This record gives sequence, structure tokens and C-alpha cells, in this order.
Amino acid sequence: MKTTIKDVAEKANVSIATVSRALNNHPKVSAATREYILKISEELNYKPNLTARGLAKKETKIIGLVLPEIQGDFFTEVIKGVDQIAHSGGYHVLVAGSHSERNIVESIMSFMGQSMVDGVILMIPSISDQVKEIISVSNIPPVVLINGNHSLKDFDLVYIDNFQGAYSIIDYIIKNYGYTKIAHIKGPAKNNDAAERFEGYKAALENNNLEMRDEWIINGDFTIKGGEIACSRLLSLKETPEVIFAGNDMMAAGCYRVIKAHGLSIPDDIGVVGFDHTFLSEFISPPITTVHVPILEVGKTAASLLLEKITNKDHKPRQVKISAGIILGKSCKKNELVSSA
Amino acid sequence: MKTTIKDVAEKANVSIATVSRALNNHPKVSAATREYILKISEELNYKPNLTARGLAKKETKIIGLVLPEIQGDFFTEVIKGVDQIAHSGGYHVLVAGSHSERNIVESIMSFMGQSMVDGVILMIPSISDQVKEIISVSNIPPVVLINGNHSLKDFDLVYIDNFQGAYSIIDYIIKNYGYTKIAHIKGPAKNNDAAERFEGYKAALENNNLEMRDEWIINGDFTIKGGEIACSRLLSLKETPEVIFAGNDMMAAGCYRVIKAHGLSIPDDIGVVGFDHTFLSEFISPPITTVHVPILEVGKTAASLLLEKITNKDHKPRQVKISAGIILGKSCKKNELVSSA
DNA sequence: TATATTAGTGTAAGCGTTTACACTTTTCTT
DNA sequence: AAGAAAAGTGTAAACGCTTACACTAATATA
Repeated sequence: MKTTIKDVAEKANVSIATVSRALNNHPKVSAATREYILKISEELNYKPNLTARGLAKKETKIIGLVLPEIQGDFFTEVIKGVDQIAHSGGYHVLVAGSHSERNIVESIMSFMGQSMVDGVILMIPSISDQVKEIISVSNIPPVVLINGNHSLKDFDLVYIDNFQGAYSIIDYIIKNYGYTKIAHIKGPAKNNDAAERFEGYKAALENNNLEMRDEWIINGDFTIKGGEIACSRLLSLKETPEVIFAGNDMMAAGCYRVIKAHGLSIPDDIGVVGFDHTFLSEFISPPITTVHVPILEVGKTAASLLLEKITNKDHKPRQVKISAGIILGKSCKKNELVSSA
Repeated sequence: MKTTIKDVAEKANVSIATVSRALNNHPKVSAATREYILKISEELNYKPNLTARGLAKKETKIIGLVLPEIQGDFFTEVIKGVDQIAHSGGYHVLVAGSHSERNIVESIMSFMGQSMVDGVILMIPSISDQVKEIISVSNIPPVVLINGNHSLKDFDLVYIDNFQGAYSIIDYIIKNYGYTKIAHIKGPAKNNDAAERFEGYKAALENNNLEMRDEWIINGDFTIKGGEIACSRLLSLKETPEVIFAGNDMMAAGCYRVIKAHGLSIPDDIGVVGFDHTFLSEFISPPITTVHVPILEVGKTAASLLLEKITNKDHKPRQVKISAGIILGKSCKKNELVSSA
């Protein structure tokens, strides 16, 4: 039988109220009794029951983190960031993957409305409508989204500046390497990040007066396999591109495989650009020229926002943009047009 | 105000007991009332409060997962495996990173002892004594360890057969490639897995009558940086080894960097062997010859064991060994001594 | 010195469930 | 047709904590 507050109260000859107060540093307990109660608690190895406390206080000090997948460095970094901030704020993190078999909505439902968590960080890469719908279901605790779509103005939101990231790197390789024939492998159809990266790519081409050829835009799915398939398609075209901008590093890795299998060299025969700057991108050979997404920071920011929202009643929804920087690997270099800086 | 069981009871004109029973599929409610109550619940969008349920039933349907780090594929796989099994058993997973720091582990375990979780999976790579001590602190729910030290007979435990893994691969490269000068970069000093890999290495050398030279045994720490430092040391020796057995893939990757920086080729000038078979090892060039550790399975096994322990009162502690297989990459091949299978 | 504050403690009412037990119908038995 | 068993509900007591309110004793105020 576990020791309860009652046991402590009895042994210390005080009421359970006093014990509770002593343990919670309530100002109105005399130093003497507090000390004494603490001593007794220690002796009995008393640990308050958090479930009971949760029921009484209506808070559990747990936050939920819902991820699309639990896989790869990408998500670990998110978890890590969230855990860091949560821990420093006295919270713990419940992680759930809305694995494909698992209906996202269902996962959210069982998770949220049931008073088991004080708030939720929801990472859904999909298009906004669904998200809105899911969140609008009542009974839901404070939510912070990690989602590319920053048009969700009524929600707290952390988003990566995919557009700017894609624009910057494409603009860079055009201006500095002189590439003109740039293909793109898109991410999954309903993925917001993917959509915005595509937009950034388009804008960069446009502003540099380059044509965008439909046959150089291939659908992908953010997996290695998807990258391979898309790349094969590109290599089989009559006119092949000079460089492939893959929607993420995974697909870039898929490209590497196919390109090498064709006996071609990166970047001499064809260049590759990725997105995400995962661990992988520095180890693959040659290192991928990619866009750095500070994922740990995304996690930390989301957690900070959530804690702020939980503690501060009249918190106004905020959208926080996380910028992406370009990483110059060695998978691109046509002609070094610019020699100075 | 959230709808409670009371609201449902009132609207349905029954007692809260009946509502509770209906919702929990208790056999003694008539089909008619159950249906009706379910309908009303739906209408009111009622969701039982899990904290209250937890208090009443003394179970939360949450299991804790304590990891040394939340970083890299390795741990993601563990989380994923645990989450899969947990979810299929109706549990959720609370993840916490300990940074392998004693006091953090303690604080986490103390939290876990506060009736917030029904059980804990504790992954601690360190030596047994501390683990025992930590777990022995009372109030702790069912625990399953993931730890190299299977001498902890009183605990449920999942462990990777590091010894056999290391032995197999070293034996293989000796017998098949004819290597005789094999260096080893050890893992962190108090890491059990590291210690057992070292033992496997020693045994393989011994059984093949090869000498073990002290200067070829370098201390490492399982990080890339550590691998680099250790490798530099080895390359600076008067007599350099023919192949380096790194305690894990990360350190192997560190070796790659240094070896390449020296203008040497893998495996022609020097071979490299890793351990873990992380995602990385197949993408780095050349792919690492390494030991496959089925991490997802480790997670799943640990979770199964824990659920079994939670539900089955008279469960006897079990130690489950997860075997490791060798993966032939392209980072080793001295002389192909054996031509036939 | 009488009164108003204040400090410190106890009492008891929640928090939202589950569930043992009691109770009333209904359905079997014979 | 009477009693026994079964089926279906309700009552109320937990579960272990927090906290508003009440109370007493000590201190400050006049």
C-alpha cells in the first residue's frame, strides 16, 4: 500500500490540509510545522499522487505532442526540443505518432479532450481545412500547431519559412552557379511544406526569367523511394535538367542512388539540391547543398508558446516564423560564375 | 464548462453509475439503455475525464519511456516500437530524456513513481549498480529495462546481444578477409553495450590466435568527434592497423572523415567496421560493414513485456535477448580469401 | 484593556470517475 | 402460484488530493 497524504498527516499529528499546504509551499504554514512535515514525508517516502492532484487542480503538467510519424532525425529533434522546454517548465511530454494506420483525428480525440494533458503541440503537415476541423472539435485544451500554413491566424503556430528557404537556394544556384535548367521533385500532394517549397522554387525561376517546364516538375512523396522514381523519370527525358531540386533530403538521397546507378557524377554531370539539412545530408557523398531547417528550435519554440498559453489566460494567438538558411554542400556547382564573395 | 458524466446522466434520466457502466461495456446494462446513453453522450460530446478515471481505477493507461538521449535514429526507433505496441494495447507513451545524468534519471523516476504511469521502460546504458539502486527506490511501478547487462536477473530486461554481434563480425572479417591487425575504438567507459562489444572483439581475436595490441585499443565515446580523435591517434601510430572496429556507426563515421582527410581510401588503405546499422551506415560511402541491431524490435519487445507485466499479476521477470546480425557493406575487404559461399 | 488583525490550523466540500452493495423488477423453476 | 434466481438500476462510498471557509490563538492597535 502506498503512503498517502493521510498517513503523513496522522504521523505528524496534523490535518491533511496542513500537509498539503506544507508540501505546496503555501505561505500560511509555520516554518516549524513545514519542516516537521517534510521530515515525516521523507521518512515515509511519501510521493503525492499526481492523478489525484490532477483531478483536484485540473492540471496534469503533461503536454501532448502529436507527430505525423515517429521516424528519422527530423522528428527526434522536434521531440528533443519540446522535451527540453517542457522539462525546464516542470512539464512532461506525451508523444503520439499519428501513424498512417492510425486515423489522425482519432488520435487527436483520444488524446486531447480527456483532460489528461494541459495542452497539445500538433504537427500536421497537411492542408489547413482538415486541421481546422480537427481542432474545432470542442473540449480541446490549448493547442500550438507546427504547420506550414500560417494563414491559420486564429491559432498559435510555429512554421518554417519554406518559401523563403526554397527561394533563397534556387536563387543562389542560379545567380552563383549559372544553372538554368532546374527540375523539382515535389513533396506529397496535400503537404503544406511541400506546396510552399514549390512556390519558392517557382518564384525564384520567375524572378530570374527562367522558364518552368512542366516535364521537370515531378510528384514525389518525401521518401527515398519516391526520390528514386522521380529521378529515374527525369533522367529518361529527352532533355534532362542540369540540377534537381528535391523537396527534401530524403528524396535527394534517392536521386543520389539513381544518378550513381546511371554512372553519372554529382555535381559534374547533374546537380542535386535538397531541403531539411538532416544529419544524413552531411554524410552522404558529396554533401548535399540543402536548406537548413532549425528543427530543434521549432520544437522549443512550439513548447514555449504552449507553456505561455497554458499559464497566461489572456494570451493572444501568435504565429512564429522560423527562418531557413542555405547550406552549401558539394552537390551543386556548374560554372563558378562569381568568384568574389 | 466541460460536460461530465453527471450531465449525461441527467439528460438521459439515469444515474451516473449506469452511464459509467454503459460506457465501459459492463454486461449488466440493457442494450436499450446503453444505446440511449451512447446517443446522449454523443450529442453532448461527452469525453470521460481520464484523470478522474485514473484516480478511481488506479491506472492511467500511460507508460513512461526513459531514454538516455532523444537524438538520432536510434532512439526514434525505440520510441516508434514502443509506441506501436503501446497503442495497440490502448496505452500512451510519455517520453523523457535523461541525458544519462544521474540526478535527471532520479527525478524522472521519481515522477514516474507518482502514479502517473502504469509502468516504465527504462533505457540506461550504464553499469548495473546504479540502475539497481535507482529502481530499488520504492513506489516504482512495473519496470522493464533496456540494458546491456543481463546479469540483472531480478528485472525484466531486453538486451542486445552485443557480444555475439561483435564476435561474429570480427570473426567474419578475420576468416573471410584475412585481416590480422584489427584496432578497436571503445565506447564510453561505463557503457555496458560498449563493454560487451569490446569483449566480443577480444574473444574473436583470441579464438583466432591473433594478438591484441594495447595501442590499438582506443577509448571513444560513441560520438563522431570521438571517432575522429581516436582514428587520428591510430593513424599516427608507427604501425597502423589494417582495419578499425569502431564501437558504433557514429564513431565509424568519424573514422571515415579522418581517413578521407588523410587522403586514404576505404577499404583499400584501411578498413572500417561499425556497429548499430543505423540509417546513416547505408548512405555513407562506402556503406559501412556493420552489425545490425533490430532497434524497432527492442522497443516492441520491451513494450510487450511491460504490458504483460502490468496486466499479469504473477509475472516472472524475464530476460529477452535480441540477436544482432552482420551487415556486409563495402568498408572492408582485404584479400578475398574465401571465394565460395 | 478591549478590540481589530493576523497567523496558523482544521473541517469539509469538491474534482469526475468506478464499483460494491442494495434494491426492484422480471423471468425461471417446480 | 410461490419462491428463487437473474437482470437491470440506483445509492453512496471510495480514489488522494486541493482549497474555500471557519475557527482559535496570538499579536497589533487604540
